[in-house]
Amino acid sequence: MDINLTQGAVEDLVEGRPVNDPVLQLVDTLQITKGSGPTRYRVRMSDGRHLWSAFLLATQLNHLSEENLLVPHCVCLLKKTTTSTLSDGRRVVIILDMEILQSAEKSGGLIGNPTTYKESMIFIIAPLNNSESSSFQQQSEILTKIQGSAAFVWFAPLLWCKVIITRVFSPRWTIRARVMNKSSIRTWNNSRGEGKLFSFEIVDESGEMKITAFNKEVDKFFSLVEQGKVYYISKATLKVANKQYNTLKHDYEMTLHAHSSIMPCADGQDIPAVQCDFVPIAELENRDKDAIIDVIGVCKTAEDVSRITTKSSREVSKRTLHLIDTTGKMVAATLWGEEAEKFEGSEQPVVAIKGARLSDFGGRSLSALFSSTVMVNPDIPEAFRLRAWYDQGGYALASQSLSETKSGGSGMRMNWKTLSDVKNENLGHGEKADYFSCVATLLYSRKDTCLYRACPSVDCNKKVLDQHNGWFRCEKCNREFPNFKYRLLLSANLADFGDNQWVTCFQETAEALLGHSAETLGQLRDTDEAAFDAVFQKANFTTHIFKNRVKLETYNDESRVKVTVMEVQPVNHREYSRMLLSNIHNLIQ
DNA sequence: CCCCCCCC
Repeated sequence: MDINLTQGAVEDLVEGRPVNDPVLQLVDTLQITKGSGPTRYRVRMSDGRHLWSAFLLATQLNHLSEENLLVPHCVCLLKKTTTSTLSDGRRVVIILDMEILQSAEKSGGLIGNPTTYKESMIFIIAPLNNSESSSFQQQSEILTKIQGSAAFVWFAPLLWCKVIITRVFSPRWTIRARVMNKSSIRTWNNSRGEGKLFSFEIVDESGEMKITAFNKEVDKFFSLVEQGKVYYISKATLKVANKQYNTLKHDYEMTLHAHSSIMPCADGQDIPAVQCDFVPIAELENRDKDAIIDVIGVCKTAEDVSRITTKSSREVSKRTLHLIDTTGKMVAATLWGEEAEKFEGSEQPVVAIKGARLSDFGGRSLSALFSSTVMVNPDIPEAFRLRAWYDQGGYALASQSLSETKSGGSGMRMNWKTLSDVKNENLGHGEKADYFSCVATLLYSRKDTCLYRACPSVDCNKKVLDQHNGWFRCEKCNREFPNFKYRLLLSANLADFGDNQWVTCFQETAEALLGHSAETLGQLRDTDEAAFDAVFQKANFTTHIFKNRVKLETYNDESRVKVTVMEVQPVNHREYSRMLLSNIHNLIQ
């Protein structure tokens, strides 16, 4: 008797479609012993076209196997079956009733040339959002065939993953998302062991998520994952995000493992680019310290890259940018490591930083974190608007920085010199003035000539002539005034350990040095000479940081170097150490 | 399984 296998029955059974009395050939049997439960038998069946290994014998049919009736290549009629999905997503066809139609001897070996059936895979392409409200039904209706395979694409929010995994069935979920940023490879070595890792953050239309790869997965995926590109990502392990280290808004994060898959996605144009919520620079003043914010601005200036040593003795490169936006405010933003080294700011690019941390250093400043994304001239409308604003006049704006620029907002850098250096190096003899800083002690200042009567007009400090009739004449304003204001022009002798130098202090620097306003000093001189003297006595032998301008001036055919104090600052440890180091450096050169 | 996010 010739028996025909029911071709196509394997596919129908696996997919759960009804099949009428399918006839299949048994390929082999496997006994599954699991725990204390009853013995189960798994059988492989063929319909002549396809093989399928996950047929499970219902326990009431165990006797067939135990009576050695399930001999490979016998032909069976499956009278009753049911298809179910295991918790891990695999399908099994449970045989509830069957009979053997033909013995193995009679069938004469394996019929046909069957291949293993590849079950249709349900991919849940899982958006990252948390909106459980959008209906499961509605989304699952969006079934798209992935090219070439019988796989379905099933869209569902990622948050469902945990629900699906635990309650419904384990989906073969796949995320389609864009890589926002990728860390470099980092190694660790601690009490729990050592290894390497990298992490990256992905975004889709619904949200963001962090993914970490360790060791072998680093080797496997590091070069594949590129910032800005879109990938299908599946079979990663979901775990609750550690909010302490994960600044993304998602409650979960993922870890890649041996079976995880990352496939580039060619048509990811619909996946949004990195989502940013830019905070205007002026608005940073009102934000809390340590806030994680997105910022965009024109990089008006970029400091040079420098190397610093952290508290934990690691060396790292840093570079501070000064970003300005249409609010007219500027903020310092520091980049680290490779990002700092590679940054090119000479063309004043638009720089966007996603996920920078706001610090209160120097007022307000920003620092890029490992998790920050720094984008130079990003292809986004905000960047084009800023570019246009800056090029059409923004560049000329006298911007006000939220960040104190300690070493030279006015272009004054700490150029440490000793007073003898100033002379030996002929500072100020060039075409342009030189600037230097020194730590020096005030030895003496000329109190008798330090005050003068100046024109009371707001922006005129010209010395007035006493008309001796109660009026004072300003030649510059060509006017007479019934009053005047006191101004300071103090000649002072500064000394350090090697030399001394006469310098000139105008109004503000003299006030800082003497500790009183010009007005007060004028009143004191006119009313209380002893108190006036005391001010100078008290100022003598005080030590400060002086920032100075030095220039050769010619007066009546006589040239001499004139040193003008631009700024007087209290000595602090840090600056003092720097001065010493700098001077030592100069000495050994 | 990491968990460092820096410096002034």
